[in-house]
Amino acid sequence: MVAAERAKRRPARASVWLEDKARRGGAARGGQPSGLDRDRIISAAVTLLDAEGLPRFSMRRLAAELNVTAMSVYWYVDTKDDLLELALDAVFGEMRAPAGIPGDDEESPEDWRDQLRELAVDYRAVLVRHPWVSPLAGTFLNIGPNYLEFSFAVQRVIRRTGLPLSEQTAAISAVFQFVYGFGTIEGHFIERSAMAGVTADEYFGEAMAAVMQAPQISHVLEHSKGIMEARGGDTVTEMFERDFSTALEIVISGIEARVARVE
Amino acid sequence: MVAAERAKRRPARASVWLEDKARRGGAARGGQPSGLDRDRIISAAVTLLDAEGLPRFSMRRLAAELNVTAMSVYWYVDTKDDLLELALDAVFGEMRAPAGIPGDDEESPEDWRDQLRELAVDYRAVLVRHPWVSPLAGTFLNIGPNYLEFSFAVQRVIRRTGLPLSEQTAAISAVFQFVYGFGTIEGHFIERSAMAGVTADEYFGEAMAAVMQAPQISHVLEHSKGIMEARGGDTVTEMFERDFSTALEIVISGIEARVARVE
DNA sequence: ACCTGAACACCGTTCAAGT
DNA sequence: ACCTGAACACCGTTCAAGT
Repeated sequence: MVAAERAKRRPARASVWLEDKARRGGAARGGQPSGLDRDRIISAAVTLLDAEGLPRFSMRRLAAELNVTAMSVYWYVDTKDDLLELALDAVFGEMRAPAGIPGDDEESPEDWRDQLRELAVDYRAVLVRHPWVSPLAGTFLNIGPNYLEFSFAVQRVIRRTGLPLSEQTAAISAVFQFVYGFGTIEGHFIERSAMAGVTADEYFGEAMAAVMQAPQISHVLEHSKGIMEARGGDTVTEMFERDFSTALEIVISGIEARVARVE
Repeated sequence: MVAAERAKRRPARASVWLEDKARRGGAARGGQPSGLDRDRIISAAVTLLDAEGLPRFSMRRLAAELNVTAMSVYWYVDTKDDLLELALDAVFGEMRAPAGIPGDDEESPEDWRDQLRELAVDYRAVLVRHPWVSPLAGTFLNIGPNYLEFSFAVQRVIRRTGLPLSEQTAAISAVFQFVYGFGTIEGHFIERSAMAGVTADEYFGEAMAAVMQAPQISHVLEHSKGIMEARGGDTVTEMFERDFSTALEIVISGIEARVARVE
């Protein structure tokens, strides 16, 4: 949907992963020397998105990076949205081996809590490393192979909690929608700092000063200051780290309490 | 940042709420009959965003809706991003009176759990009613008056949980990042259904069929089907409702468990 | 004080044409 | 089979000019 505005007349296939023509290009086999193929395009897209951010990303800039005309890219992908969807699933592949996380069929020595922490930490890392992931993940259908593998791993772990089936989707939401939200603001914050050419700590200081300076709010500010100072951690990074892990433990405790209630 | 790509040369003020020129226009006082003012522009923007979605929203289309040339709007707002930020805070004003939620200074007869549910439900409602809110809320600094009022209400309620100060920001994250993530996908799902000209249930059926049809995943699918069917609720709306409230109770239980551990 | 028209530097995408 | 150039219908924003 990100760029769908100009593609009004297109049949609007819901995802690249459905009915894709998939000219995946077997790496520079024939005539011209451009050496383009789908994988090269996708990884150049990821690089450009990381470097410039989603709003600055355009097919023309990407093509320039590949030393090719903008329209060459269209031989490999149907639309900009398709390409973004491919890039999205590509970075989901950076999460380390969710397939390695076993379900309750196998006997697993590992605690489901640790498995859940591992998945949450990985998902957060992707969101923070690639701030453009959040708006895309919120927009597309997310049925690429890497994301599916991840979400099946999540399902397997949640099954081991002992929650009744009817509450498992809710538990998945409680954990991973939280991670999504947290990673979104964290990644965006880091991106903003970088683009302002300033450290996260400096940017935080400026933002706080900015909020303080805003009118109409001084009367509700005393407690906010207290809450901020008590937050713990000397740097913004440490703050994020502590908040994330404490919040994650809160949600895990909530699942445990829910299980205990049912048993 | 949404439209910032073309405004590279601008000083890049971090938010409308800082150093805004604020020509708020006292409602059609002088010469020309266009009757434009900031409030009219903002509410037209909200209407257009609701009707067409964020990607289709443009200054030129908005101006057309107002029977005015695109550039007239620029007399009232500096940039498209500023206008979006104003529209964003405007819809946060739809949450009913978070200012009415007391802190622990006043003795309040109401349980903090109910207050938290109320705030979460309101926030979710905004995200679902206005699917364009999520990407903007994830992008801007969120220091408009309505959002600040909301987040101060959140702080007051969390203070009443009995959590130590050092864990209160984490608890806020656990609740409201979850709500943000949940409202994001829910709102987007409803938007997609509407734009496909189909009910949410029909769209859900199609999406499920689509995922099933995807290759490489049939081997992990049996449990997913089980989890989906056990989810409860006959319609998609009921499913969302149940998942949301169950997940919210999980997080609240987690906060309670955390409080008990400390006491 | 408010509004407009023309212009600039961009977009995504189509299409006919090249090799 | 792959790539290009020109063109279409858009963007956000600036600037000089109108009333």
